[in-house]
Parts: sequence; C-alpha cells; structure tokens
Amino acid sequence: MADSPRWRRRKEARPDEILEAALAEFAARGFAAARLHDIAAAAGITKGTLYLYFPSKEELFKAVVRGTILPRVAALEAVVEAAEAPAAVLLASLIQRWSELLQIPQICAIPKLVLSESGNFPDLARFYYDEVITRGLGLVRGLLRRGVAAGEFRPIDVDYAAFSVIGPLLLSMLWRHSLEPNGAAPLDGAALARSHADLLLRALSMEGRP
Amino acid sequence: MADSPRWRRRKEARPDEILEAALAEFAARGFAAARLHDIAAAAGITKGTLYLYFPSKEELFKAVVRGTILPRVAALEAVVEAAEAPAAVLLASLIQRWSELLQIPQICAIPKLVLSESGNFPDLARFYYDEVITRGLGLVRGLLRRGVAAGEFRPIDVDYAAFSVIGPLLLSMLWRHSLEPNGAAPLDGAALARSHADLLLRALSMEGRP
Amino acid sequence: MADSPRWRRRKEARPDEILEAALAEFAARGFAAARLHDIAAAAGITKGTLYLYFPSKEELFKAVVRGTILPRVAALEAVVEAAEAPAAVLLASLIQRWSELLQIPQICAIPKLVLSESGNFPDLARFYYDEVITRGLGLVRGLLRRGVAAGEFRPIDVDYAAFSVIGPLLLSMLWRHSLEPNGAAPLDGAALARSHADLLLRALSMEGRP
Amino acid sequence: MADSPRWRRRKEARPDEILEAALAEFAARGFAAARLHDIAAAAGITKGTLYLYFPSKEELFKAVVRGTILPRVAALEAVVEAAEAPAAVLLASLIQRWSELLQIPQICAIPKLVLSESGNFPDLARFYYDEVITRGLGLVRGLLRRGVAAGEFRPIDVDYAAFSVIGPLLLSMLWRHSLEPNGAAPLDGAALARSHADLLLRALSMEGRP
DNA sequence: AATGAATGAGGGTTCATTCAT
DNA sequence: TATGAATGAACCCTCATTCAT
Repeated sequence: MADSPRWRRRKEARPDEILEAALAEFAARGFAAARLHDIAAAAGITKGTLYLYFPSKEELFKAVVRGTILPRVAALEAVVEAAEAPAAVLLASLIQRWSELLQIPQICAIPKLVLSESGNFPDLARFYYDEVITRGLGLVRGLLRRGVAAGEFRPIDVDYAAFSVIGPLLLSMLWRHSLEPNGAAPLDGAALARSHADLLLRALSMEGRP
Repeated sequence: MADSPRWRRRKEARPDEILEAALAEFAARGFAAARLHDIAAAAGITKGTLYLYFPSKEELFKAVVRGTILPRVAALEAVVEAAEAPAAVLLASLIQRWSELLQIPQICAIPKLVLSESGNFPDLARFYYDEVITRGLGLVRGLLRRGVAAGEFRPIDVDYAAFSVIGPLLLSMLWRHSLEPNGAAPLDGAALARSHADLLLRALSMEGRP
Repeated sequence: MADSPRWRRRKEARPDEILEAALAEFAARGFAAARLHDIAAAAGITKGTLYLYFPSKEELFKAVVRGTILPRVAALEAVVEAAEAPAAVLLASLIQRWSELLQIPQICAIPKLVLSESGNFPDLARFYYDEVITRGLGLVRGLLRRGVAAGEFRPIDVDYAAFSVIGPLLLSMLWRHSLEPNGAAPLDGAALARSHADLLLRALSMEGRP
Repeated sequence: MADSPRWRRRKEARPDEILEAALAEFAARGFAAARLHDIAAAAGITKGTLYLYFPSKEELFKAVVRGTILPRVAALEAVVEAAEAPAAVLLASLIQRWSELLQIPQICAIPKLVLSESGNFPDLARFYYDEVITRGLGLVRGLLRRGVAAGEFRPIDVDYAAFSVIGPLLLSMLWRHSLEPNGAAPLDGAALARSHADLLLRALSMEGRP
C-alpha cells in the first residue's frame, strides 16, 4: 500500500494541481461562493493541506489569476513583435490566434473572473489592467500605428480603434464561458475571427479613398 | 431623538429604494459577498424590513437584474424599429444611444453582474440571454439585414458581424464599471462611439466596390 | 358596507375567538413554534390587534390554558359532589363523563400542552397541578374513600389507586390528540370507558372476600 | 491556558455526549425552544462542531429519540417473552420493571418529547407509534391473552384492558418528568407499581365468579 | 507533508413586539 | 379599535482557518 506508485505524491506537481482545481471552482462560482473544501477535493487533497501551499483563500485566488493569464499574453506579444509581415496580415493573424484561445475554457474564465471580482480585489484588477489589458491594447495599438505609418491603413484614432478590434474578441470569450452553458447558440470561433478580420481590414483600408 | 420617529411608513417608495441600494451593493461585491445588512442600511431600513418586500436574497437579486435592464432594451428597440432612416444612419444612431448608457453606472453594472453570476443563477443567465442579448443581437442583425437588402451595405455574414458591432459597446461598459475605478484610463463614450461607427460604416460600405 | 352586519365586529366576542384560534395553533405546534401571525389570521384579525387583548404571547398562552380547562374540572366536580348515588355508580359515571371529553379536540390538547411546556412555564405547570390535577385526583380519591368507608370497596391505598383510575383516561386523551393524527388506531371512547370501569369496579369490589 | 489545548480530538466519544446533552436540552425546553448553542456547551464543544456529527437540528432530535428509547423497549420485550411463569406473575413483573424506569430521568422525558412534537414531526410520531407504542401494547396484550387462554384471567376485551394497564405507567412517567419539578408530590414508584399490580390482578382474576 | 476535528465569526432568515396612522 | 410597516434580537447554519496528531 504505502509503496504503491498510485499513491506516490509528487510534491512538485501539487501547486499546479491545486491551481487548476481552484481555477475551475472560482470560474464556476466566483470567489466568495467557491468553497475551499471543493477545491481541495477536486485536487485530491484535504482542506488543511491547501494551507501548506497557499496562506489564504485570497492568495490562492490571486495566484490562480496571475499564473493563468500572464504566459498567454506574452505568447501573443511574441507573435506580433517578432514578425516583419504587413500590418494587415499581422492583424488577421492576431485575431485568429486569439480566437484559438476560445478552445481553452480556463482562459475564457479569466476575464469574467477578474471583471467579477474587481470590486473585491482592487489590486488584482490593477494587476490585470497593467499586465494584461494595457499590454494587450498596446499590442493592437502598436500594430495599427505601424499600419498607418506604413500607409497600409488610413489615418484613424488608433486609441479608440483598438476597442473595436478587441471588444468582439472579449465578447466571444464571455459568450463561450457564461452564455453557452446556459442555452446560448454555440459560437464558431474561426468563422467569427474571419468575419471580424474581414470587417476590420475593410474598415482600415485606403481603398475607395480619393 | 424623541421627536424623530424610529421609522416612517413608505410602502410605495420602498421597493425602488431597496432595488437601487441592492443594485449598488451587488454590483460592488457580487451576489455572494453582498450583505443584506449593508443593502438595508443603504436603503435606510433594517435587515428585517427587506423581507417585507422580497422573500429572499436570491429573489431580490433577480428582481434587481430584471427590473433594471428590461426597460433599457425596450427603449433601444423602439429607436430602431420606429425609424425610416437609412440603415447607416440608424446604426450610427444606435451606437450613439448605447454610448449614452455609459453615463449610467447602474446600467454598466448589469452585464458584469449577469456574467459573474451565470454559474450560480442559470435561470437568470437564461433570462438575460433570452430577453436582453437575443433581442439586442436581433436588433443589430435586423438593421444590418435591412442595409444589405437595400443595397446600402455590402453582403456580409450578418450573424457574425453583429458581434463586431456589439463587442466594443459591451467592452466599454465593463471598462467603465470594473476598470476605471481601478486606475484604468477614463473612456470618452462619445469619441468611442464616433470612432466605432466610423469604422463600421466604412467596413460595411459598398464604396470601392465595382 | 360599513353597516353590513357581516362585518359588524362584536367586541365582546373577540377575546374568545382569539383564544380558540390560539388553542388550535398552540396545540398543533407547541408554544415556541406557534406563530402569532397564524393565530391572528385564524381569528380573522391581524397581529397588532392581538396586543389590544393580550399583552404578550406568554400571557395569551396562559389565558388559553386557564380558560379552557377550569370550567371542565368544575363541571366534573359538580357531578360527583352533588350526587348521592353509591360510589360504584358514581365512579362509572365519572369515567363515562370523562370519556365524553374525548370528542372535544380542544380538551384533548390541553394535557399535552401543559406537559410539553411545563419546563418553559413553571408557573403554568404549577397552576395546572394545583387547579386541575390536584382537584381531579382529589375528586377520585374522595370518591374512593367514600366507597371504602361505606363498605362498597375493599380497603386499598386510595392515593395510589387514583393513578390507576386516571392514568388510562389521560392516555386516551393523549392518544386521540397526538397519535391518531399520525396513523394510530382510532379509539372508541365509550368502549374504553366501559372496559376501564368494569375492570376498576371488579378490582375494588368486596366480592370473593370473606 | 497556554498549556491546555483549545480542543482535543475525541471522535468516538463525541456522538454519545452530544446525544446526552441534546436529550437534556430538548426535554427541558422542547424542540423549538432548545438552542444548539446550549446543547453544544453542555456537551463541551461549540456550535459548529455539532454539524460534524449531525446534519441539522431536526436530525439531531430524531437521533435523540430513536437512540434513547429503542433499547428499553427491547429489554422489556425480552423480559416477557423469555419467561415461562404464569401470566399474573409476568404482569406484576412487567409493571415492576417499568416502574424502575422512573429512576431514569432521560427515559421519563421521552414520552413527553414525542407527544409534544408529534405535530411538528409526524414521521417521528409514526416511528414512535410503530416501534414503541405498538410493541409495548402488543406486549401487554399478548400477556393478557395468554392469561385468558390459560384460564388464569377472566375473559375480557384484551385490546382495551391494555390501556388500563399502561395508562397509569405512562402517567407516572409524565408526573415524574413534568410535575414533580414543579411542586407536585413525589411519587413512590415501587408503591405505585404494587398498588397498580394488585388492583389489576384482582380485576382480572377468576375469583368470585360462579 | 498531510490530515481532519474543532473553532468561531458572520450571514440569512424568522418572528414577537412596537407604534405611527 | 384596528392596522401593518418597521424593528431588532436571536437563531440555525456555513465555512475559512487553526492545530493536535
């Protein structure tokens, strides 16, 4: 029994298993309504053990948000910054990459979680704003600016245009996470990405200009 | 003290005062973390009195969401359906009207509230999907369809295009409600509306087409 | 309307209507679980009005018990004291009279009520003991004593024999009130009275004695 | 203080300690008026700990009643069924055994508790009727039937006679529990048992019959 | 490292009682 | 006299957190 490999505890894997279980629970119920008992059970441990890894429910929650989202943002940034392609191509590619995140439920849960708990966790909202939103918006704005500067895009207010780019992508994540499980029509991420990119590129193009 | 009565009868005004206080509290903390004690205090009554008007915390929450959002949707519908103007004009007008809702914090709180609690209140999410989202999307889709049929807009996939229209508007509400209080740059609703409408109309226009 | 006789309030009748409703409610739920709201509703008035007639729930409860039981005891006492018949006849008659009380649910409820709440209402238990039990037992003991003195009954310990007389009668009331509504076999009060009287008279008789 | 731990693990002993404390509290106040806080304190624990052992106040109450009474009934049954003695001897023995239960306050509390709460706990009343009353009455009835069949007892209506046997025994329990603490004359259980048995045996005997 | 019994503060809910009308 | 809106104390129950094992 004691030496059965099934029961060998991988000490290093623990924190990640806990974070995964916690994300699922927090996403399903919100911070306040999530129970540590359920998180522990889902992670295959007991309540007391949680406290060996995280000092409180709050810290666990913050660790969940911080740990889940940052790597993704960095990945998207890399896509854009490394490339030399025309802005139009990069924009379409960025939208398409983002739409692929729709396949990952844990990712779709994060925006809802942060927006939901922004009132109770101001520092988390701030962190998310600084590390995710600002960087994400900056990514898009830089891209638009490049396009305008290169004469690919017509001159626009880049700051607000970025909202037109990102809004539908955020909407699709919230839709997937919060509405589809409650009877909403399922979303075809790829089709949405194509449609959105098509509209945006047309909106930005110089065509038809004198 | 002796000459100020402990309480006063205000049966008629009470429910609305309660709903207002409850919306503020639910919006700030979420359903689970909101305390009836605080809602009551904000409404100028005591906890027990809440139960003269609403049978439980849950029902109070549902009444808040239902009562706050429905009138607004109906108002927006009326704007579009009554008008005979070209689709492009209507679309710009719809976006501008919506952007005016950004001035009303209570309205901005609703989407977050529903998305946050969709996991704990499936029937509320369903109600919101049926009565708000479906009707809102339908409004936009009908408008786009009219424009396409009239030869004003180029032929597009109306279903997905509606996401491109609505996404940024939703984003602006969440931004105002959840991010601005936490350090995010303030949003100029009118400017955003102009920018978004400009991009959309360009994206939809026949110009530059053979 | 105002002069409709149906709605004429008989001020004098009020207290009794309240007592009746209160007895039913207290009997069904016990003192603590009975709700003044329900009592008032059953009496056709509102909660506040109760306080015009009784200063508190406790006093209402005491009035219920006191008002319901005392007249009955007095009636039974009169039966015995007035009569000149032989003790055996009187005993059978007393038992039969008592068994008739089984038809009156309100009466059957009283013993349970007093026994139930004796812990919370010591003065009520005391009152009941002094005014009902002592007098009831005294009635039976006096009767037995008369029979022994007259040579009708064999010499017995009158004090304890009274328990043998009264116990089954009490049991029948509790049975009717608490058990029959919960599936117990219905009791034939008259048959029980006959059987009990028959056994008692045989137990007390001189027959078979030298 | 520093050297006395705040609590100690006693998983095995706890349930019984709780049941004991709960019985005392329920017996003293009734179900509705009993406070879990007091029960917990009497058991040497805190309120929350109760819920580790019983899921609700109701279930605790039911466990109290079920756990306290069943063993006693079984014990009495064993006394009667195992014996080969004449019915008269058994009957006197049964009454005497029962009277010994008067020494155990917890037992005397049970009938009152069940009768009191029969309105609020129909299933408990049913359980008590099925498992205690029916079996107790059956015991007595079987014994009487044996005596009649053997020619020891005169022919009587066994069903009703059982009430004459049991009623005084129940009365003595209620007396002990509810009246003695409130000023009633103390009962001598042994003397009452002798008196009752004497009367019953005389009532049932064939003596003096032609 | 891991457990899970125990805690205790805090929340939702009920209801006897009060009092302006 | 009668109402019923309002109160506030008290109760059951939950659950994050602690700590002896």
